[in-house]
Order: sequence, then structure tokens, then C-alpha cells
Amino acid sequence: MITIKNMADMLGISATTVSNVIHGKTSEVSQKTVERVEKLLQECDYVPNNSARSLTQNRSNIIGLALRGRKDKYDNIIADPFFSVLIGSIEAEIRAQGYFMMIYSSDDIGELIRNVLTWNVDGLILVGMLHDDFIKVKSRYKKPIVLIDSYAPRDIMNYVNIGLEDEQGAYEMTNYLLEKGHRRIAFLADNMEGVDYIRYIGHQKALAGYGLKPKEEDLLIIRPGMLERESSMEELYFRSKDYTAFMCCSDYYAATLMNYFCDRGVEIPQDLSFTGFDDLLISKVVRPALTTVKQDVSEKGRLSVEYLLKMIQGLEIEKWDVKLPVELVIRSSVRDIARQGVDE
Amino acid sequence: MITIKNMADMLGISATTVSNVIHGKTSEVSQKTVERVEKLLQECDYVPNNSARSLTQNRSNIIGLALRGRKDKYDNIIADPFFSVLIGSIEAEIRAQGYFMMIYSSDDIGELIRNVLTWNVDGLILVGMLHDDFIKVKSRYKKPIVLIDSYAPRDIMNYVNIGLEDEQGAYEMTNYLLEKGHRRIAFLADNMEGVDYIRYIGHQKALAGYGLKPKEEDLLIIRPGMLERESSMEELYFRSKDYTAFMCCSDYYAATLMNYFCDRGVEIPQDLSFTGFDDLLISKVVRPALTTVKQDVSEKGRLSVEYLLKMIQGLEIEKWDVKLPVELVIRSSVRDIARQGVDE
DNA sequence: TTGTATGCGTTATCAG
DNA sequence: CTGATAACGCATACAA
Repeated sequence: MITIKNMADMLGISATTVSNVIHGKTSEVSQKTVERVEKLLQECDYVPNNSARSLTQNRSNIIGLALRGRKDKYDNIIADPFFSVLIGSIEAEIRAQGYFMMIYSSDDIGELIRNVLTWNVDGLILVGMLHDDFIKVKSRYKKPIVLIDSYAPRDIMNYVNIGLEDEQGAYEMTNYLLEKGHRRIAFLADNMEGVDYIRYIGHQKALAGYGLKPKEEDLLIIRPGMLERESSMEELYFRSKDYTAFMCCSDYYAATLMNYFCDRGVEIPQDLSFTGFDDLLISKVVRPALTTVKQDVSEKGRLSVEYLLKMIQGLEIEKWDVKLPVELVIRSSVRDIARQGVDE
Repeated sequence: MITIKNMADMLGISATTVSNVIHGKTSEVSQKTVERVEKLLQECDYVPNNSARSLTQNRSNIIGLALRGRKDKYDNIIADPFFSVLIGSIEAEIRAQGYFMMIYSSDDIGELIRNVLTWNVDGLILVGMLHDDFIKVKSRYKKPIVLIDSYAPRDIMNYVNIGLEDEQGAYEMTNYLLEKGHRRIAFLADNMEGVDYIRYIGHQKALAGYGLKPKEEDLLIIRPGMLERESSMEELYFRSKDYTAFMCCSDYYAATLMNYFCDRGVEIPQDLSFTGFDDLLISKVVRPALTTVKQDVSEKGRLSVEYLLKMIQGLEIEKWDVKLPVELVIRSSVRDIARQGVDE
């Protein structure tokens, strides 16, 4: 590894001058020296040592990306199609802006904090973080943070969140199902926190609009690993008989369940309708194609980086709560019960 | 940020002693001092500065992961299901072993090299790298490298590669198609380099076993962006009339094409059979479920990290060319033409 | 315009 | 057992 000092010695000048040329402080250096240095820079393929730079400048050029959701050490959250699209767009934007990315996918918030501090990361993107954990991070890490898909009491703390019209999306989807004559709708969620909770609110509001009262037992929580266990799938299968529609909080759940139900001989959407959320590739590929709530995941990632870099550069943030729009995408996984006999 | 010096001052001892305690060099420190230091370490939540460490130790604890395949700056290679599963397993293993991961997804090999050098990355995992690029990396980067899914003239250079029985997989799949009576088979590949090329070899060998001669026009190369362009899909649709089966080099291509063809009214597998490669989630979810060649992508990632860390630790590598097994997974996307009339 | 000196946080060497 | 000192590579304040 060639260093600035090496090159300075080779040219018989000081390291400062070389450093100045590297940083384009060419006003302080004679034209002739600039040329000599630049020539050598080329020849040597000089690459700066980022550890040394970080040390002097107290910044690292690293953006940290922390994903919450890995329950178990070998749970592969990155493989989830939603996260992989998101990560891809974030990585592309970070690189395009000349930064580096480090991913943390542990649920251990202490480990996350240590990692972030140990690298002196310039900014942090937190995905789906719970409020308590956010507070913990905030208390130790003082540089800019952008949240993605977080919901927290806004009055407690100021923060930037790149989110989605989750409530609106669930509201519209539920309304669509109701219009199509569905009255017994199960709502399938990961948990009752954050995004899924807000979607459930939208779901409830739509039901209320039709004078229906949401029942607690219609809320089906998908616990980690459930979709891999035959017994829990079996149970969902039996419970499905009480419903005409399964409204899922992700395309992934919808597709996986449709798949299983299909194998059990359930006709979709004749026997049971399905809806998803996200509009990822899988929703187009699954048969019947999935009616879902579309969101622009790539834009979510890109925007979060854009905001974070603004904050890092000390620019004023005008909008602290971005909510990207949703759009209903009608495909073929919902039966029209209202017009009975017509489409059977 | 609290530093070692800070703590040393607080305790009225030297930084060296604190450092020794941190590194468990407790034999050189009195029991009493050890306890005092450890207590303070706890209280202060001391986190080491990795930049400083990297500088002195000439190592970074970072593993670099370079993905080849991004053709365009905003092409999202991480979103590809194969890569996302692979990345997820690599990240999990790297973290489990106490290292950090940095991802590079650019096709610009010079940029990759600069990034790797600037961070003084301890080891590198290269996915699907071409031989020429590998040579370039090797010439500048002197630390351990593990390749995934690379094929290169073995005699030229010694290297570790974690690969797959690609030829065998394609051979078996082609044989399966031939057994089912297919004779006009199109082979759909990304390119004619590396993995896809080897698979094509297997394909050819199977054809030869049936006394068939592979024709050049039966090799359909999927260029980047083709699957998003209506015109090229249209063309594939017209060309499909010459075939009874489309043998694809990835589940992703198979699923995307099936999807399009389905919309155009093609009955699968009655009119046209499909096979994939990888056995990812998508192959189970698509309808009809995809007959494919299964590989253990997670294991591939885990193994590559295991090998790399062995090399970093200076251990002897006994096996330089790992080929993970493949397995034919029969689902419903291939028609049995041989038993004509039976399944129609 | 150029060079010298200093410090960033850590570790290693070596002397006490 | 403990501590002073130098070194890693770079950037900056300041002196020349």
C-alpha cells in the first residue's frame, strides 16, 4: 500500500502538498507541482486509507442500515423480497453518492449500537424499528437517523420517517373487498405493532363505514416460522372456512398461503379470496395473480438516503414525515360475491 | 465517545494497562487493577474505535462482498431472489463470526478494487466474477479471496471456488425433458459465460446421449432488460412456437416468462413446458409449480465465509474446488409428451 | 507556495 | 506488574 508520505518522498516534497493536491486545494499549490503530483498519483494508483481518514476527520463515509426483524440468528431477513428490493435501492443510492454501506440485521439492539459506534458511522437508516429501541439508539448515537416504516408518538421526539399511506391502503383494500360483497374477512398480520397496526386501523375504519364491527378473532397473527410449520398451516386452513377473504399484510404471506391452500384443494378465489400488500414481483407471478396494495419500495429506499445525506450535510429538513402514496392493484384473486352467479 | 486514554486518566493508570485488560492480557496485570478497569469499562459502555484499530493492526475486520451483474447503476441486483438469499446467508455467517460486511455491487472493477483497498478489507468474496476481472483484482489485492460460482481455467491460478454441479444439473434436467418426450427444447441463458456456459455443456451432453445435435438457434440469450420490454417478450412468444419446452437457467426467468405467456393464452404445460434452476420460493409459488434443479443457496453462502475465514486465519485449505450437489425437483410445469393422450 | 508539527485512538515494544 | 514512547496514515493549523 502506497501512502502519501511515500509519494512525498519520491517527489522530494512534503506530505502536506501531496495531500493538498489530492483534495483539490490547488489554489495553494503551484501549477507545476500539481502536475507532478497528479502524474505520480496516476502511476501509483494511490488509494487513500479510510481508517486513517476516519480517525482525523471524525467521520467514516459509512452509512449504517439496520434491519429489525431477524428473530433468530440464521433467519434470513435479507431474503424477504420486500427487504431485498429496499436494500438494493438503498445500496445503489448510497454508492452513487460516494458513501459505503454497512448492514446490521440483528435484533440485538445493543450489538447494533456498538457496531454503529465502533465504526463511527456518519448516518443511520433504521427499518421497522420499534419506538423503545429507537430511543435507545438515539440516546447513544448522536448523528443523523432516518427511519423507514416506523410509527411512534410524534410528540415525544422529532425524527424523519419515510413511510407509506398504510392506513389509506388498508382502508381502500378493505373497502374493495366489502364492495365485492365480502363480509367475513380475516386480517393477517405479522404483529400488532408499527405498520401492521396502522393498517389494521384502516381496515377497521372501512368496516365501520359499512356498519360492521371488527371482531378480535378475525385478526390472525402470523408468528415467525408459522408458514414453515405444517401444524399451523393446517390450523389456518381450518379457520379459513369461517371466511370468504384473507386480507394479508404482505404479498409474501398471501402467496405462501395461496400456495398451501391450493394444494389442499381450495379454489382461489371461488372458495376463498386473497389480497396482498406491496405489489412485488411475486404478486404478479402467483396464480391467480394477486390483488394487492402497491407501494414504491425502491423510491422509499432512495428517498431515505436522500434525506439522510441532507441531514449529514447539515441542510434543513422541511418535511419530517414523508408518506408515500399507495395504489390499489386489481388482479384476479378476489371473487365478486356481490354479483352472485355471474362469475361462477 | 469515550477513549482508552479517557479511562486511563480517570483511573490514574496508563492507557497500556487499560488496553491490556480489554484484550484479556490479564496475566500481565494485577487482579485488583483488572477489576477496577473492568468495572469502568462496564460503566462507560466503552466501544473501541475500529478505525484506530485498523490503522495499527493493518486489518479491518471487514469482509467485502462483490456482486457482478449490475449492468446499470440503478439495476437492482440485490433484489434478485438468488442473490438476496445468498447475501442473507453470507451476512448472517459473517456477523456470527464477529466480522463486518461491506457490499459492492458495481460492475466497475476499478471501483471495486479501490473500495477494497481503501478499507483494507480482510477478505473478499466474489460472486460470478469473470476470469479477467478476477486476475485484475488478484493483481492489486493480496489478501484471501473466495469465489462463488466462478469458472476459470484451473491451471492458470490457484483459487478457492464454491460452486455447484452445474453441468450435472443441466444434464439431468435435459434428460428428464427428453424422457418426457421433448425434442424441441430451447435453452434460455443469461450469457455464455461461467455458470450458464457450463450448464449449456451439460445440456448438450444430454442431447448427444439421445443422438440429438444441439442447434445454435435453440440457445436463447436473455439480455438485460429484455424481460421488461414488451417487444422482446413478444419475440420470445413467437419463437416459442418452435418448441415444446423452455429450459431456463433460473427460476426467476422461468416464472417471469410463464407469467407473460400465460397472459398471452399459452397453456402451461400443455402448449409449452418450463423448467427452472435454483428452487427458490418463486418456483413453489408460481402456477403451475415449477420443475427445477434445486441447489442450497444458503449453504453456498455459509461455506464461502467458512473458507474465507480459514484462509484469513492462515489455516491450510484442503479443498480448493467445492461443488455442491444438485437435485431434480419435479413439479407440474413439464408435460409428458411420451405418454401421449394420457394427460390431456 | 511549501514545509513542520501535532493529533486522531489504538496497539506494540521495551524499559523500569 | 506498569508505563512511557513510537507508530499506523492522514489532515490541518501554523510557521516559514
